Amino acid sequence: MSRYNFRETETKWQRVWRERRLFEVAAKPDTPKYYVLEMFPYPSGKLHVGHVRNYTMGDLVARYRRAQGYNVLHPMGWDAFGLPAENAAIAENVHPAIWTRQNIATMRAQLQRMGFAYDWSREVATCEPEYYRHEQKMFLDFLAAGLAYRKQSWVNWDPVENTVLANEQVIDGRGWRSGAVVEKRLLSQWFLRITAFTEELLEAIQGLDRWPERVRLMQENWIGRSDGARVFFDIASPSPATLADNGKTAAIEVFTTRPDTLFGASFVALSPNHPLAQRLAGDDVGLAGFIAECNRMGTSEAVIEAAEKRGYATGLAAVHPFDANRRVPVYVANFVLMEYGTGAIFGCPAHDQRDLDFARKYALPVIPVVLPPGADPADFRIGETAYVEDGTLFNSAFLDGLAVAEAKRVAGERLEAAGRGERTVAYRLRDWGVSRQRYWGCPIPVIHCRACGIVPVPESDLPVRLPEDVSFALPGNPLAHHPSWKYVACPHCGSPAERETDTFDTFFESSWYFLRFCSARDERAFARDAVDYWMPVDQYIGGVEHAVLHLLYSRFFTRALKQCGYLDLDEPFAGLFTQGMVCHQTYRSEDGDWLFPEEVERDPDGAVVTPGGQAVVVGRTEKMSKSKKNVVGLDAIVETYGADTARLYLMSDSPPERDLEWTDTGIEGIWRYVNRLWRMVSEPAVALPPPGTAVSGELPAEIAGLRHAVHRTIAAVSDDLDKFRFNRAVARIRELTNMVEELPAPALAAAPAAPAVLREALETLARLLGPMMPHLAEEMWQTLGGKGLVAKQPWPVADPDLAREEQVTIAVQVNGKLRATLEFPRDSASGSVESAALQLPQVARWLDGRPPRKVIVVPNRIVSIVA
RNA sequence: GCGGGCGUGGCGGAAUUGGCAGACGCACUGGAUUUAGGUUCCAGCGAUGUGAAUCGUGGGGGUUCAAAUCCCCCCGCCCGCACCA
Repeated sequence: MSRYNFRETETKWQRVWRERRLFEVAAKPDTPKYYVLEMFPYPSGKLHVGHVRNYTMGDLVARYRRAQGYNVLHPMGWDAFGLPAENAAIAENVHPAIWTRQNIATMRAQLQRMGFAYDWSREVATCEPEYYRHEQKMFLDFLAAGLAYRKQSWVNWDPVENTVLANEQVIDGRGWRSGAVVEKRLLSQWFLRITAFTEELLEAIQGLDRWPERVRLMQENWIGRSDGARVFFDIASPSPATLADNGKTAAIEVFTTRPDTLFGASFVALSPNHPLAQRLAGDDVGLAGFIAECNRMGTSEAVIEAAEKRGYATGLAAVHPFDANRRVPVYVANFVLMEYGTGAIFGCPAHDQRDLDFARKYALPVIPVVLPPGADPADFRIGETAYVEDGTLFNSAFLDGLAVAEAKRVAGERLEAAGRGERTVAYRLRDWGVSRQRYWGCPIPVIHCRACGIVPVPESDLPVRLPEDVSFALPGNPLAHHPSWKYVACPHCGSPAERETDTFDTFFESSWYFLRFCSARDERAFARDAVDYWMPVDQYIGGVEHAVLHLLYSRFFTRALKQCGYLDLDEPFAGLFTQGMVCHQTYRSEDGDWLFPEEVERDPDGAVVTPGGQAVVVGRTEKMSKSKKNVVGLDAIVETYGADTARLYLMSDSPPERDLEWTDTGIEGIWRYVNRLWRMVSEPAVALPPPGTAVSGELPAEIAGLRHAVHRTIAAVSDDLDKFRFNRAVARIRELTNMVEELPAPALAAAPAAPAVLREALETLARLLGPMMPHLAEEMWQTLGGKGLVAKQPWPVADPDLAREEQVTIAVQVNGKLRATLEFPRDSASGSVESAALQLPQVARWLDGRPPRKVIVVPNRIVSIVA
């Protein structure tokens, strides 16, 4: 019995595809296009099977759409800037560029061994000047358009590493690598004005109907629209410190979503970083100390959770906007964020839990203004819980008797009429800070001149190349102490000046790479006609961890580029699919050290042990990660079972959006299946007629049944692939495989037309398997004597007459319980089905001789009898 | 706290969207082939019951001729956001 030789076969077909440049594509304006893209990888080292699942999905879609006649763009590249390269440089004394390029070479070879249908002529690596030069130009255009700007902002500063940390890199208030307590620092940083598109980005989510609902919600929450009002509180007793820049006494401007509760106001609170608070601190040492303390407080969840609501009474009083005789005290409070709303709030303790806690602590009045339904206004009291539900306004002058929603509207109108405020909208979304004090990133193309200020690098001087002769001996950014690169003449005045040593956030590169792929070798960032033809991406595939940042930045970037005249497109990704992860059992030694799956084995009793016989603690199944060592290397799997077996396994069993557990028995099951398929084709049960032989003449029932099954499978698999139900598609193909195998030899031998049906079934299997196991499919196709490559065959189309089942099984229920089934020709008259059902002995038994009270016949499905 | 998702055999999952629950696969059990292991082949595989049958999709209730699917209440797990005014 022959075994399928995947080693020879897979290299052979990969060579054929490459030599024929099968997957290199060009824009063909008359052919419908389909752009399939998997989120490009960070070249971190070697691929493991977990990485490969989404590339397999993308490849399946690409090959399937190709077979359907689309002109398919399916590119691959490298998101090559980033921190791990610098860490490796420090730890292993390798230059980040060398480390990165070596990893790219390794991973490219691994992808090629998987037989993915990429157009490698379009490969890009974002760390190369040929790529990043274009984003430097984009940045200059954004700057000119006012979409990029510089401002002071508070950052997390690691005093040991001398660098800024992203929020995700701060763990429990400490730097993730150094362990040093993180400080807040005010630094000048570059920002992209994503908030110029806030409402547009929010509204356009409605149109992203081929995105997962979950991701759309996450983006909506991230943008975080709140409808409310701005309200002005005049300062009752102005002092020099309360004068605004224009010399007038400024009102305190607060944002609220509950203007209806204004009559319940008992204090106003400012953020510690509010300009007024800062000015007041100039005359008040106590306040200055309080503010400094607030800024020292960490930003981690745990710290915030535990932090007490604290305030500092400024001594100022604010005038109630609806009642000039009413005054409320002004506090500076540690829980008021400068970044949200106006950096100031009014507190209504009766109807907001946090305000209530604050009021109790500082003995401020609690005035209920919303009465719960059915409550008595005379004795409604607020205890330790604020009342936040709907109700009827009271204690509120002109708002009395109104419901909350109505009162919000009326209060807003009154504020506007009185010039005391206006209805407005606040968003959670903030501008995107893109400066990183890092070496391995794209240099920000500006120069700081003492005389001229910030000077953009002239376009003719682009790219600003990242120098490779740097030293990592000192902490911090090597660019900042590079001897020559940093010092340049000002492009304006020629006097000595310094380059910006910050580099871009690496999300900058991934915000437009999908455009570069459209014309990856163009002198410009991209050719306009190529983008017009290929964009938007029809199917984007990647992890849900990018649901907000990368996907939102890309949506913003596309709009910013449109505003700068680069293209005419709003949404880059028409379809999005977020795949589940590949998980694997974790193992630890008795000492608690993680063990690789290769380091454990099963002893004769089935217990898990090390090769040395020591006991192993079997942990839970978790996402594959290097740190837990529960990774299954791709090379070992491909070496043992071949690329096709790995690919099919990754598509079987679990639905693609859910996590998949990698098991050794699972992959072995697929390997057995691969061999069964190969045997069916290389040693067919009967001699096959030549390709193209028509099926004619009478067929025995089993053979006719197979023929129907072939067409039903084509229809079902096509539908499943359209809907990303890959696990179901695999199950259908395996069902058909089982049918072919179970064909009785006598039936095959009896009918002259039977071998032609068998051929049709085997050819169909090869074609349906093409997108999943492309090498085996080619080998099957060639062995069957098919012409050309299966990768060039059109997708099979089901014959609707043959796909239709001509005989149906109808269930017969009595009082809701299944009692029998009936075989009937499809679409038989309901009357005849009903009478047949009623005559069944299994039915008569339950009727007890009485006529049924009711009979429901659902054509081709069921007869339901009520006794 | 707010928002979302999920819960089906020993396991991964399927169920034409209200119409035969458990497709397909993994594991397991028995048998055949084999010197043996592996492979391959045949049979079995939700629970109780000798059987007829009964029960069964996290738990409880409801709608319906018919519910894994729809409605209400509860339990558990997972994910996102969170001092957001």
